Amino acid sequence: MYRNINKELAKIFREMAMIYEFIGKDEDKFRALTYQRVANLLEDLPDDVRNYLISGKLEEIRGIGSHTIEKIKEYIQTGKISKYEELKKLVPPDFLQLMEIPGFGPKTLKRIYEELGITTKEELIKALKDGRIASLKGFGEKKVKNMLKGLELYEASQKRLILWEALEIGRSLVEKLKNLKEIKNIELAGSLRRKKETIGDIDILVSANQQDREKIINYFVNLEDVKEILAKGDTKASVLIKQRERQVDLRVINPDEWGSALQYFTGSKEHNVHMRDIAKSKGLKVSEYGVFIASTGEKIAGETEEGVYEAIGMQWIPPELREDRGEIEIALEKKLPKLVELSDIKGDLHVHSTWTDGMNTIQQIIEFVRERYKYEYIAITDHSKSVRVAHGLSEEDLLRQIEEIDKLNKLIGFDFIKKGIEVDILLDGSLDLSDEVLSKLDWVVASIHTHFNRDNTDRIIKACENPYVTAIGHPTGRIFGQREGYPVSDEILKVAKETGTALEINAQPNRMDLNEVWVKKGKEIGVKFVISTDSHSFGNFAYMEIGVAIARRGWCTKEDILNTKSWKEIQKFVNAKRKKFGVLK
DNA sequence: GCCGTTTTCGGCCCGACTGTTTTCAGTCG
Repeated sequence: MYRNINKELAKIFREMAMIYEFIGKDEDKFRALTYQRVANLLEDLPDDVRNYLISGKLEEIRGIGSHTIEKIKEYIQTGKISKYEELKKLVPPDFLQLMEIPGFGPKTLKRIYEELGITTKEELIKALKDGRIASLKGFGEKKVKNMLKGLELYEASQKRLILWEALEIGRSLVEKLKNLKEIKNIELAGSLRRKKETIGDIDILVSANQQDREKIINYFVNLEDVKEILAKGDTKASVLIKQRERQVDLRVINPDEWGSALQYFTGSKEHNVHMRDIAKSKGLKVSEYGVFIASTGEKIAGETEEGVYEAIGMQWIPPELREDRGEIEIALEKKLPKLVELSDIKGDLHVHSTWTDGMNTIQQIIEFVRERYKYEYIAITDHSKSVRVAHGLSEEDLLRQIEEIDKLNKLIGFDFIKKGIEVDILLDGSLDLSDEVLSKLDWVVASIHTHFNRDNTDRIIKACENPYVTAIGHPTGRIFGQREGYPVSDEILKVAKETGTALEINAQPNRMDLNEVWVKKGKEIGVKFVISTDSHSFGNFAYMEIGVAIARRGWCTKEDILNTKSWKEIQKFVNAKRKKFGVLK
């Protein structure tokens, strides 16, 4: 059975970091930080840590040293890390989880543990309510109230928003703030600007003249969306909004600080720490107010983000890459890839019509897309017959659809609509339609819609080996809030590459499948991707932005994405596979 | 615990807000 040892280790290192924070010895402060970094590194590793160990590549990673390697080896050999087993005894198990709650810092928890002898979450809540904690020195009623509030917030925020949902909420707030003419610049910052797949809080950055700040902050906290004000000061405010009980932070800065503030509030934290560290080694100091020469305090950048990076000797880094996954080193060498952009997309190759479960006829789709998008082609890819709930198409149905598309294309004057199918991959890996009918199509997406509980690597590999399959649809099958993906090995990346099969980046907001980790891994071995919306209605075509965000976070350039190319180029890709399998001369 | 064209020892990002304080610690991002 597939086992994610990277994740297991990351969890242990993260817990060890928290235990050290809880213990709170000064000399352990930075040890905790290091463990935290190691946990992040392990989680981001594109391949099994054991392979890194064997190839000797683990010790080359900046931030992983000899002691970490020893611990990882110990875990692989014995299934345990003795240091971790020792540390675990020093803190009540509930307290590790409690440390994630706003207002529950390590210092606070340690005193509650030591002075009141509390060891469980339940007891702690009781002590908050009966006044025992408020009576501790340095604690007070307000602090206790905030801790109880933190508990509530934590429970509500356990469900993170998916990117699309957060973008919609964030953008609507930005629109409302734009009513204020005092606002010079406004932008969504934080993980939303980095386009992470799930979002906790929403951050909004605004620039304005000093004297207008108060007005802007007051306007913000009094928006009808606001349910509760969490904090409010001269330069920032935090509120809880009604939509999905989200926390939204607004920060107001001066126009000449826009670049440094945007850089700072975009994060990630790891990216900023690393960047500032490098700045420091060059005698510079970076804060949200600008880049300064440390010795003189002279400001040398801050108005634009480009200027901030340039002052430290780096290329501007696209927000989607700012996760401290190597982008800083490459930016110093000025060798960042030029990432794919939404405007590079030339067509959508996964679209459903009323022939199965889509909301619109092919005719209507043509009109809508040609009016709203500058696409050169789209592929109609309805379901095949075994997907009964969607009234999937039989061979005969598909032949009739092909005829209709021919007629419609004639009206347009060129082959705008490509003939496609989303054909089901059956349990044994064979396809739901005959090769004969598939051979008549321009584009064949093969997808799994059944048997999610088994390892489906074999089915996908077999589908890749069909000469007519041009892409694998939503390859890992996950749906946010419904199910995790089925187990599947990264062997499919190699097979996709070798067989000349594209892998889909499905841009449906609750799928985002492949995700950025898979995409980055695939890109590194030369897999071609296709970004598709899997549209079932007009509104769905806008999801392309989500798919492009995944590709960008996976470091993809235009070259990695098939549907940035003309149809002629795509046809070459399709024909190359058919030739390879000997079904086309 | 990690790291080093200033260092193998002595550093490790930086500032705002809150509450409980009379000058600051803790927490957060």
